[in-house]
Amino acid sequence: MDDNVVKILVSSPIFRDISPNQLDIMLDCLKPKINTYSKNSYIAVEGEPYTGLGILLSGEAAIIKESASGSRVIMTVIGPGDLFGEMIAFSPRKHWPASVFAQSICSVMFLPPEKIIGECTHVCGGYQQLIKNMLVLLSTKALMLNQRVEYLAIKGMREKISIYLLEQYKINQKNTFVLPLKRNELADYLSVSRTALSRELGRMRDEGIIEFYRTSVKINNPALLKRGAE
Amino acid sequence: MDDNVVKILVSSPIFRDISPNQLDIMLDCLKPKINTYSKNSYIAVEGEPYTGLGILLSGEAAIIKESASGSRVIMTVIGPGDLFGEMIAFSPRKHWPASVFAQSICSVMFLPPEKIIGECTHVCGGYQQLIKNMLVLLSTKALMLNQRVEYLAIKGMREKISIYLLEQYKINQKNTFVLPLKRNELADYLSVSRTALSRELGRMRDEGIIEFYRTSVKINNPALLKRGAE
DNA sequence: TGCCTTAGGTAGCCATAGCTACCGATTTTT
DNA sequence: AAAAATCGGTAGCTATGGCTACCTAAGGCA
Repeated sequence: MDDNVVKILVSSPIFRDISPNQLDIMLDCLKPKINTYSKNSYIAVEGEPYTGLGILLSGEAAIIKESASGSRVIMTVIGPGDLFGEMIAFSPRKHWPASVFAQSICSVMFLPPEKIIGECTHVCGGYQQLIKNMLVLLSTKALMLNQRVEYLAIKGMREKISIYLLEQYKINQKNTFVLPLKRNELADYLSVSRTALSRELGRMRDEGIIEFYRTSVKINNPALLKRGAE
Repeated sequence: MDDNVVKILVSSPIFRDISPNQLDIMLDCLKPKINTYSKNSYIAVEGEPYTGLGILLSGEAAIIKESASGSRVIMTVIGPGDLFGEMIAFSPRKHWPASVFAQSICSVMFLPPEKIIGECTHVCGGYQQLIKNMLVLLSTKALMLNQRVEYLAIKGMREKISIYLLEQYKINQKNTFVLPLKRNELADYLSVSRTALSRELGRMRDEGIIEFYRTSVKINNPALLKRGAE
């Protein structure tokens, strides 16, 4: 196996805490397929049969949802070491729920999911770690989605913003901090329009609750902010 | 171990396809704690340290989110054999993200997550199945959440309804079918008000796209419905 | 049988938030 | 350094959808 590939793999969350030696032995068992895709080609197509847990080895790819009318929405952009198709790997579903599109030349490794919990398990030392990694990966994904659902289910703009800012406030433990998202991205995340988001932020500033400039925010009055979160 | 408890456990998704014999051996390894809770008491409190993967053995409990101001939202109601805290079990987070509240006398079994992937693994035959079950459980959960996010991210009422109905249409493969959710539940799921949902359904009926009575729906014009989904 | 609860449809009012348009500031490209 | 693209704030208009209120149909129960 190519040294460069091994380097990417050990840095990937799915092989976290697995040594290069162990990895080598495991790859012998797992017998993964590696394919390369030219720029602007499909790595996986929504609705078609699932081809296995994907690990992007090189290049950049986009996970996209295409509506019936042909409009495309980019869900995420992934880079070397990132996974895709983790959610389907162990579910009863056997078709891609979204498409994966190569935005540059990509090389991709596919792991057959049944191998991960398969017969080889007793001999390879790293397999237990691999399963643990998968469990951590899926748990984290589910938690992230769960939190997103919570944000999206909130009705008012003021509430969404307040809860989001309180969350960030809690994480940073300071009154002044930098948001991890730009306005556009934040609007997407909360599923509101950027202009309406800006407008409400402006109102909150006028009311003296917060101050901000671009992505940096200062919470002037946490109590008022909590009030705004209902 | 109580026969009744064993009966519940083998019917639980986490012990799916594990024989009562195997289960017995595994429980010896897992050393689960079983607690009982009186009606209207907390099984777990949001923000407090995680106490392990919960399996409800008897009674009925509600997963609730309480806002700072004290208002409570019921997320799910669970019954015997159902799990809670699956998402946190293998994640880095170590606190309950929601509260679990006993709505009747409840008896609950807690499994320490580290045991599931722990040292005992090589001797118990059922452990591999247990892990597989956990992976399936988490994948399915993540997929469900993912789909929910997709619905919630949709802006228009018409679009939400159209896409939801098209999904059901695809599942049922017939023009006439029964929705799995009552109006109220559907409104909650899509995070819209029941009245606005009814209003738009009425409009769609007036336009001849659909017919409905309570939870049964007939798609008159799939093409128009697809148009409505944008 | 009659009462009560739940489910669901309809209507009117109006606040919220989406959209378009525009502009200034900042960053990136050439 | 100029040009182009991105980022973000503001304003006005308007459609959408939330809310209250009310009413009818259907199911549950004594």
